[in-house]
Amino acid sequence: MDEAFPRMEIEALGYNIATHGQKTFNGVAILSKAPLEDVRIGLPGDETDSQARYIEAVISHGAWVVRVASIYLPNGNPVGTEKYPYKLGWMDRLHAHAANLLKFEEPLVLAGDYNVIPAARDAADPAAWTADALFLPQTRAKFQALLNLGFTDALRATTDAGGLYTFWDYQAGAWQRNNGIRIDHLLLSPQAADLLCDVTIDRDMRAAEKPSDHTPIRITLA
DNA sequence: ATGTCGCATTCCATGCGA
Repeated sequence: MDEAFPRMEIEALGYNIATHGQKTFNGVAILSKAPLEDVRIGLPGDETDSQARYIEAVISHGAWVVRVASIYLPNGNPVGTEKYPYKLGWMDRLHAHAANLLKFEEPLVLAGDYNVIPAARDAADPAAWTADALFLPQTRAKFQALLNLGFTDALRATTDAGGLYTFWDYQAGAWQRNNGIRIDHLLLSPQAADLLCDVTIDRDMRAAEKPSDHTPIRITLA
């Protein structure tokens, strides 16, 4: 919840903060050492959607300006319930909003947990995911449609290699077996892609004590 | 082998979402 976010502690480290959280599940935030402007909360396109899954802000640092969105795309499982159409509808809304943001023709990063495995090489065991909401053809098609607007998948701008994952399930020793999937993505507008210097996946954090099941993926723009 | 984890409620046990 926004009220429970450790705002003062993190501000004391020099960050500006924008959060959009809610009780129990869902929540996104942007932390920036440069000032945040034009903070927008919630994904447009459905006034009845109350889930806290989208936040964006403009980050300005001298002559540099980048618009950053933090997304938590719905998981969509189990397929066959209302959860999957909610995911697909959310992806349609993200597509429409992203198309509008591209009109600014400025550096733009759409970052977060997409809950999408883009291709077979992005899973250690793709056969295990064929009927899953993260990998169904319709899911992948909507992710590809987003890219087709003109975005660059930052990691794929730097390598064609498989075996690069950002999530390992807690169950069945997935981490120890390196049974992972790549579902956390940074999508770059053309103006952001032109600034891309480096992409790093922080595997060390998944090996730490009491880790998240996700691990960070980081880009450098300059 | 739905095998783990965090959270909230029905509150020390269970259901849910991931």
